[in-house]
Amino acid sequence: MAEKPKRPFANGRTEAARKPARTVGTAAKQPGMPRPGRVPTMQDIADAAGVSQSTVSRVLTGAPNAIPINPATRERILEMARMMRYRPNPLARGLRGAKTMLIGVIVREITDPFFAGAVDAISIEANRRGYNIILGHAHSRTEEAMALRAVLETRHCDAILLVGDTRDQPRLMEELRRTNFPVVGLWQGTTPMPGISIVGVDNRWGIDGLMDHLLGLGHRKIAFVGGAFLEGRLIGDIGERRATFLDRVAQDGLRLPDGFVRDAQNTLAGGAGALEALMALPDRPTAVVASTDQLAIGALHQAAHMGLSVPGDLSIVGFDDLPMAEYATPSLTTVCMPIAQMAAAGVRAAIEEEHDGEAVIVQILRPQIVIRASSGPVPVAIRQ
Amino acid sequence: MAEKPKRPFANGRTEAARKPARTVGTAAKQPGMPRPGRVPTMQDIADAAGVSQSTVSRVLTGAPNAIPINPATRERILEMARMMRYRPNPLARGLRGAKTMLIGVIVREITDPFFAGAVDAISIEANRRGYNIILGHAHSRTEEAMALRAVLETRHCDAILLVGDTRDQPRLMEELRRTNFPVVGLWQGTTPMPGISIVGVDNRWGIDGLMDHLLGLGHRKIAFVGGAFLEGRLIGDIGERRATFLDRVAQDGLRLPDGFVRDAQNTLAGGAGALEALMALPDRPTAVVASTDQLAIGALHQAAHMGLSVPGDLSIVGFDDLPMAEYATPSLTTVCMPIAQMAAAGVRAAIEEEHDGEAVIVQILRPQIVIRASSGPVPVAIRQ
DNA sequence: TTGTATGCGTTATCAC
DNA sequence: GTGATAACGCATACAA
Repeated sequence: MAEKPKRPFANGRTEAARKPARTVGTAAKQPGMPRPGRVPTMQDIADAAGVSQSTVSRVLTGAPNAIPINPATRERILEMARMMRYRPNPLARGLRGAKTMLIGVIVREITDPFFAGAVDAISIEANRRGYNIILGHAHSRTEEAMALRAVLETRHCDAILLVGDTRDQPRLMEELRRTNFPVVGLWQGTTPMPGISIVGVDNRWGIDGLMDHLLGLGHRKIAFVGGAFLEGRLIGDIGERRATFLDRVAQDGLRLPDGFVRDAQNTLAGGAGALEALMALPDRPTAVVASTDQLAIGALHQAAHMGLSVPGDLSIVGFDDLPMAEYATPSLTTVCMPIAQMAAAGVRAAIEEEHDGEAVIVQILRPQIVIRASSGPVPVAIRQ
Repeated sequence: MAEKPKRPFANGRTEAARKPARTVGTAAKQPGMPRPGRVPTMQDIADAAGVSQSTVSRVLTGAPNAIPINPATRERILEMARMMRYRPNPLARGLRGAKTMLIGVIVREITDPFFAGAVDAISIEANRRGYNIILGHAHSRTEEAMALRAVLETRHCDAILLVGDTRDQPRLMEELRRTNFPVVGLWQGTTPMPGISIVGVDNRWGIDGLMDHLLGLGHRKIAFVGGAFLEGRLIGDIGERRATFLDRVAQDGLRLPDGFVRDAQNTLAGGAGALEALMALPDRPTAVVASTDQLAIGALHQAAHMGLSVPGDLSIVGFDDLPMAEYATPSLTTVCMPIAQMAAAGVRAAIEEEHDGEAVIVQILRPQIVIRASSGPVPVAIRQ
């Protein structure tokens, strides 16, 4: 640990400050040489401006009007701070108990383009409010330990945002619950969890819209793709989408042959594989509802690969409205997620939640159906 | 700021610790009640174990063998720490001058799926080494100020990684240069910058491979898409790809009609627009080299939209090998970026760079051509 | 082998 | 209005 060249002037500085030191004249006004190679501190500014460090603090923290300060000194201090390129040290601030202006974001899978977009939106919103983001990874289950570490080492942030279904990681959730700062879950489904606020999308509404659309086109043989099972239970958004699909099937009296509901990893490959399996069924569906755009686009690719025409032979719809949904071939009918609004709501909840009153908030936002080219009327030949 | 219930026992605790205090007997051994509602500190453990805070520190930091400690006390302390679920406070650690185990990552555009993947890889590698990641945003030029802030408030991290071409943001680069911790640029092109290490991909090699491939298929009318100009200069990876393309055109004596080299925003829409423009040319190209997969996939979509067969009428190739490249229709011939290796190299550079010796490293890694279905022989009808 | 004392950069509470 | 000064949680040089 013999780094950081010992700076024996630390003490010297303090003593110098004690006596009036170099008068506030020329010498002091010359900045440029705070302390060699190190970021300037409030003390440096104080020395340079010929005031005490606490005065500097008051000025720089922009203490809400309550504390009156001589406009002259204030100006001098601000000027010095500017010249010396002073930046507050968030560590010290945090240690002192003040806010860190840091929000921890734990993403389940940032390679999932949807979540990447979500992080982007969150980052924008956080920045807008003067916060920065610290990104933790949940990855797959096996790396749970790492995510955990990320969380804990991250605990010097003002709040935590969970992006995606992280509930399958019990240790993580447990640790999170016992922290005492705000935790907000985004895209975790809409069922409340003890101790954490929720901002979710109305999956039921989205799937209902998709089903209405397909039924309106005459489809009766509709399959569903998607659903990562964890611990034998469906979780989060995808689980809700699947449940809604099943409800509709029952409610509208549709037939649901074996194999019409398929699990799949939420990847392009997962979607492709699922479609292949569906097409191998004796009784093929005429439409496929994929629980995410990734799955839908993978399915689209597989359909092309098998020489199937979409929507001629088969309609495929997704959920999320990724940027690439519009540029798929054919362009994808899907459900547009209100990402920006949800991100904003999440960040707001994280920041504002006083968390003294366990005031957990649950917000459900409505997505919107986007009809494009991948869905069409049921093929006449098949309409039996 | 009337949060954090005043804790008047702060002083009390200190004084209690001064005197031998509660004997190490039963009372002290009973943990569970460190300080109400607050995370336990080393002092708490010290009190509970009946030792001094510094001893606790020595044990818990796992002080490298150099400091011998009574196995009995060590055990007792570890036990206490475990029971009280002690976690070191990274803020205090950082403030003290130790490492933060935080790496700042500044991404130009995290919605760019390539960079999302890059962040993922970086995050994995950093975690593997016990570091966490703090994510800053460069966004577009107009939000430069925010990026700046992110950087500076971020400055309590051990190193900074730049992902993507951020050189068009002069203020950012300027600020970065004057920091005194390691800065490593990833995917910033391969030309060294003063004060920052570089880990880049061999763009020249990639484009050369693509050109060899297309020329081998008989193409002679090849167009190029991509190149965000900044300040009138091409920058970073895309600039290098374009330069290489132009070199090859000259070197191989290809004709390059007006309009064969197109600027485009690096988005799907940009690629689509560029292809549309290319196809409106009197003299159409038979092959298009897109400088990124996003552009290529956008172009693919536009081709389908215009009823063009790929690769029947037109070959399209990209660069990056995004996950979706394989699932495009048709699957995309492209250049596979060694993301994991580059991320690893970047993180390593960031962590290891002692930065005392201005030891700036430049590493260039080789990508690999991946031939898929979007490139084929030049159409006979056109081969004139 | 262990304890004491001190500093890291801020904020907040008192005095003057 | 402004200046001392005490924490915040941890690491470490120096004593004992």
